[in-house]
Amino acid sequence: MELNPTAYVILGWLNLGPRSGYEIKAQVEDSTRFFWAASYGQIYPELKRLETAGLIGGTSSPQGGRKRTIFEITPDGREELRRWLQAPPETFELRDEGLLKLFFSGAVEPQDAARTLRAMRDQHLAKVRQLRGIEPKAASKGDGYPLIVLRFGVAYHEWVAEACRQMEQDLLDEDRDQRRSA
Amino acid sequence: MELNPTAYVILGWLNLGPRSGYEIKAQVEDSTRFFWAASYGQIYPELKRLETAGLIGGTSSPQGGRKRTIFEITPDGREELRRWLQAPPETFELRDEGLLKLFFSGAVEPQDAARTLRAMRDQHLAKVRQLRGIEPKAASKGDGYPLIVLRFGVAYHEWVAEACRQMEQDLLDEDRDQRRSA
DNA sequence: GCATGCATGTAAGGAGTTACATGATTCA
DNA sequence: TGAATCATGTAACTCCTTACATGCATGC
Repeated sequence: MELNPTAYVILGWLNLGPRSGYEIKAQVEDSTRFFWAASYGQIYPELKRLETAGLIGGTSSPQGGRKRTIFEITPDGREELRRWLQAPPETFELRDEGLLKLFFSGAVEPQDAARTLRAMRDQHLAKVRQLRGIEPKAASKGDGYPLIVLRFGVAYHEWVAEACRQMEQDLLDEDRDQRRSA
Repeated sequence: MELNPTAYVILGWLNLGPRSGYEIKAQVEDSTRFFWAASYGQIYPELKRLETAGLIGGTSSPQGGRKRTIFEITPDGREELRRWLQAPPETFELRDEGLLKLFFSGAVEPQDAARTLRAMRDQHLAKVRQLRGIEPKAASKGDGYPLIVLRFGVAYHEWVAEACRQMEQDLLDEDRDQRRSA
């Protein structure tokens, strides 16, 4: 990665068609954000940098008296995007406070660990519902790669939720057995 | 979270027994790091802050002429750890450059997307091997929660690796069909 | 004698979030 | 008229990584 990561998110979205910064943010929120987030504080400054670098171009197109800038990708930008897409991915980071708590749960009661697992499961099931909610639109558009990734997302969160359920049950079973033998 | 996230990693490890900053880092590297990383740049300053706050205590215990500080958790520290463990987890962040590339792969050839998936799969299988490598030691120690989390880690990366394999195959099958009908 | 590991630390900077400020438009 | 949404932006901050510096100990 030569450009910063947010730059590629922007190039990727603009390659699908011209958009404003606001629209990029909104679309990130209900799609790529489940595996790659981006905030206004990154997007707006990065749009300026990419324009200066000639990888995107902005056109003022106000809606009524409300000013707005629509950006589109340039040939150079498209080339840079393709170059990045063809290089092997590097970053894979997971930051899961629930797993961290579970790891250290020897310091608390089994019921506390079970509650952590239940909360984790609820989070993942909520994600499943959210992703399922946007699937029909993506499917009807025949959305190619975004649809593949979306379906992966659903399966992923379902799998993790089920693993949490299983761990919780094992935990409670074991705890019950230990109480019985005591 | 009132303390910073790294603080809880430190409290958690010290609750398992006294350790130096160096040992904490080493142990994070081959266990919690798969879902929660921590670097020297966070650990050493945080150890000082926690000591000032009275949540841990440091004792100088040089090995030969090599100076070293062993930290242990205090009753206040243990209480803070338990309080945190009993609160529901919040942070769950995934940052997966491979999925990001896959999402935007409409801009490149199917072979490029397949290569991305193969690289992702290789990464996850490497993780499986790494985690499997430390499992025997954890299992023989009867390591409780750390072992549960470790086994989850193995299953998790195996599942993701298999999902990548499946997506790659679907992709190549579809591409072959399209070439045939063209 | 040299590489590796133990051990502690910091400086610089990148990456990212949050909160705020501003102002127009739309719709109930 | 007021809330929600469209739209852009920045300042302050946290979090985290990387790279470097230092120096002792151990084993080849």
